[in-house]
Amino acid sequence: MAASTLTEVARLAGVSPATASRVLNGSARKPGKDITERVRQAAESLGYIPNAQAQGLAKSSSGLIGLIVHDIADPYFAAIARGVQEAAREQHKMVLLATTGGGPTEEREAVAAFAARRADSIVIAGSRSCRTEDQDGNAELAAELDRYCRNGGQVAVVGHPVVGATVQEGYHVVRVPNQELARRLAAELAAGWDGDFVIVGGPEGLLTSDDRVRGFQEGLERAGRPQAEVLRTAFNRSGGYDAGLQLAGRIKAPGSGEAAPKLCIFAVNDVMAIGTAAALRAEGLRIPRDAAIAGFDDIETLRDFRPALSTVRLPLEDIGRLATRATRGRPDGEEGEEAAPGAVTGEVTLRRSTEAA
Amino acid sequence: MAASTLTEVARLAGVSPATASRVLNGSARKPGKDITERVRQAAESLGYIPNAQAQGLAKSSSGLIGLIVHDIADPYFAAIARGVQEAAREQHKMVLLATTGGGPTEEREAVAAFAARRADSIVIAGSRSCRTEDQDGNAELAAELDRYCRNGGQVAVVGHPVVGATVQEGYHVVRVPNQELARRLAAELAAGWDGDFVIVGGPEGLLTSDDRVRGFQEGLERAGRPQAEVLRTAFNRSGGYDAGLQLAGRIKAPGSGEAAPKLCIFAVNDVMAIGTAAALRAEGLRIPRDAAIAGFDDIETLRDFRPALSTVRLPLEDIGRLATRATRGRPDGEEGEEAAPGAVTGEVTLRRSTEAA
DNA sequence: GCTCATTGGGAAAGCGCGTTCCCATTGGTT
DNA sequence: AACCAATGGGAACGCGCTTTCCCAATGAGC
Repeated sequence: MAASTLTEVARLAGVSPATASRVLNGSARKPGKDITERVRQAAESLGYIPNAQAQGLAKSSSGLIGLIVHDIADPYFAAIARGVQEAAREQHKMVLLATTGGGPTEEREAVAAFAARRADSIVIAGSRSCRTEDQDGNAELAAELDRYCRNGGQVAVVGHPVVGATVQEGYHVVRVPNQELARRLAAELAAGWDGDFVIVGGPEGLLTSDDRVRGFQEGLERAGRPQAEVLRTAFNRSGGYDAGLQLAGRIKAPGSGEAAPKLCIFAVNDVMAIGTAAALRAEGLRIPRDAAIAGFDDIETLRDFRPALSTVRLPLEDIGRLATRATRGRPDGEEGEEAAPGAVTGEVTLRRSTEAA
Repeated sequence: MAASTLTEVARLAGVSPATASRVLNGSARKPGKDITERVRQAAESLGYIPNAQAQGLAKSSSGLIGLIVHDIADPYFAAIARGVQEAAREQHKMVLLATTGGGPTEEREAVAAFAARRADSIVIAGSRSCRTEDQDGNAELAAELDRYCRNGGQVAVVGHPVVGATVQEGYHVVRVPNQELARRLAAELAAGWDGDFVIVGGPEGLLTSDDRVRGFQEGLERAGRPQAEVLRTAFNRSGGYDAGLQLAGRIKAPGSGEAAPKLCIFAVNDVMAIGTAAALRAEGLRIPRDAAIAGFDDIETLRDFRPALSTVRLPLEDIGRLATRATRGRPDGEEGEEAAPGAVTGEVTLRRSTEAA
């Protein structure tokens, strides 16, 4: 990777490197018209491409935004990534991608790697965990982030603050009203469904999942309904599938003497909901005839799924964008107080999958 | 972004920067045991993180892999990205992401940006285009890539070579047998379907789309079937939807005197197929009763779609991995001739959506 | 006991660029 | 005509690190 350098350009144009730099890479001082032209031509003819590493070194700022996701192939993260990417383009920066599988240890490594590259800011998407087994990892992640921020880095986290983080200088959180939205979803579902509710949740300690579970239960309570049973499983399609199999068994072979239960299943995200639905179908059950089902996120690719999935629409792309912008400081020139990052809102979207028979 | 530097660590440990460097960042020379330990401790206590920019500058290699996709939120690209990401991790490199929307101009810019960052290699996913309107853009893209390669960069392209590229030093192509697979798909479909075939293709000139169309026609021909009509539309869901509407009209209101045609629709990718299916359904038609439909790619998220979509399974993640590895030179130690990158193969997968009534 | 290879550490020269400081021209004042 | 401010260009340093080169100290070999 040895391209032509600024010095070479300068020599060819018969000027000093300083002048060439002023011409080619925006500086306060503008050299004379003729010189400018000469340098431009020299650069052109040599195919000069400025070395961003050297530039970064010299002005200590890299033009890089680090993005941390669990899995880029998961449509949830892919959607957020699109938003981040877009915002990055606005800022004339590039996105550095790290996928971690969700473990705080890998996340810590990713943050360190970003810090090493002197990324200007870091966006962390993906549910925080407060499971005890992640405790140490979280602490180290928090420490790493603190250090990064103290060194002037900007961090934005989607959803929840990193457990244990203490710095707030340059530390932003894009809050997602998971709990409230789940509550509203429960309320609307309760209005049109008189059977029981079951929740298919992620592992306990996954904050996003927990919020949605809690909100849903609150919604049921306010609607005067009994609390729903909570099945804990993996936070992905296959987790949903497993839960679906279990539920299908229960629906097809109810306890002796009971009638088949009329179940409305709330899976805490769309991908799990699809998995659950697939399992029910594989067991010969139909939706919503034999069981209703709802998800959360309103993943774009899944909107053509039939029966159309009731869910909560989350503006994932906006979320990515907001998070990225939050790291920018105030929006363009304005000075305002930490420029409220435009609260994220969602929308309960009832569709066919929860229509009463 | 000012963290502690190697010099500071060295001073604290009471050694020279050279020694500190040797200790902390792998070097051929290993300093003595006690010194090593002293430096380690100093680094630890200062929370030293090496400046990758400076390292890159000094050894002119950045540890960066550039990935170019049309749209990271498209599950096709997201799957490839996952593979790239994995392979990057193997190589202890980070992935720099650029989304271009598919235009050669944006792709050229992305390549230039990667070159500026001195990315060690670049992976380009996404269909090449040979439309006349893209001609100039392609030429410039090719020129940019040539330059990048001449400077020692490694490039891997998924699918087709960039139109007009001339260098082959460090220029790799992961070929995808789109044509052959489409041919096989047509053959298998023809065996079980006696109605007409229609192809919903992308804009003419999109190489991937063209290959699949051509292959499918070949397959029909070899099966003794007449060529299929080709509908040109956008290479995404909404393009598929539009085509679906059009076809629905034709199925519901056949020309006077004709019977409703028995159509088998081949959409050149899964996302388009889903769009087409959605349109048919919106028009009150059922699949496969009123029309059969098949796609291409076998996108993971779409596998739970009902009726299950007939398609061609493409190992997208592997493709990303292979492309990334191809840029690495020979696999680990081995010297072999350009180490054949393990040909990509796919698999025709017939499912419910094309079952004869 | 002396020489010679070897080891282990430091000094210094870059890597490519931005930027500060300094110097040589100008053009305009009184 | 002499002087000063303004303008435009260059020399040189620093960003943080790697790496070559050099030197001192050690051990082996005769």
